[in-house]
Amino acid sequence: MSGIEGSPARLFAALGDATRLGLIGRLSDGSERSIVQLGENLPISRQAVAKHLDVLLGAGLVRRTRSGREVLFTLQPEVLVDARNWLDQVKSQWDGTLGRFRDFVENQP
Amino acid sequence: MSGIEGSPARLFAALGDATRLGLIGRLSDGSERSIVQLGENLPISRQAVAKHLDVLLGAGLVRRTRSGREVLFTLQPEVLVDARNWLDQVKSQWDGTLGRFRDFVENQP
DNA sequence: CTGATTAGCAACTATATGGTTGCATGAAGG
DNA sequence: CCTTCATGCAACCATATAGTTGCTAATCAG
Repeated sequence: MSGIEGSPARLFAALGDATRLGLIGRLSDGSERSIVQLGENLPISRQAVAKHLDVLLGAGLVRRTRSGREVLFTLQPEVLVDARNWLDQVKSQWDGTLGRFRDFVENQP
Repeated sequence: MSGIEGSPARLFAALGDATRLGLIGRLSDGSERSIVQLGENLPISRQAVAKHLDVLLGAGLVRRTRSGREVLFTLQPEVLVDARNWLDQVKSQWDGTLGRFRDFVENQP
């Protein structure tokens, strides 16, 4: 339903960095923030923040809007649902087959 | 409640590769498979498969068991729930933008 | 025992990634 | 107009990642 998204691997890869997860956390309150705002408490350069935002943008996790001289980013949470669905699919498939087969080896040397 | 896993970033990073997602998909039926079995249809070497499995192991996504001369891998889906919870937290915070407190609960069927 | 199979170890290569710095550009604001 | 602030662009560096090959060790099937 999301539309523009790419592969799940690309999405998870975008989530696979602590700095980017922090940026998502900052945007999770629904606010719009500029690049400098988003990098305010971070120990990295503005350019590094911009690159991270590019990755998030490429995965469809944020949206860019230009406002005057600054660029504002907002979270786009639809694609998070895609990630969740992928996880649920794997989990439910695993749960389903576990009910059928009981030859589950729990060997620990 | 999963226990052994590290940061969410590490977990998502482990999921951020199409080959590894494929391996997880293969194991999602609850089966135990050896390294060669898991690499059977893949265009990469056995060693490459082993490295991917190491990454999945490091993220707590699979479990290793030695059986004779082969090493069997099984999916360990608890940590998938952790990933899902992280996504749900962000999403629910975004949904309830104005201080609506919403519990993220572990639904366990 | 012999030979095939499964895996581990190590070295090596190529590319991706996360980070930096320097400089240029465009929009506010006095 | 001149300065300041927020970006953009490009080159560059170091490390991580994904992959390879070669060789060794252990286990299973004859």
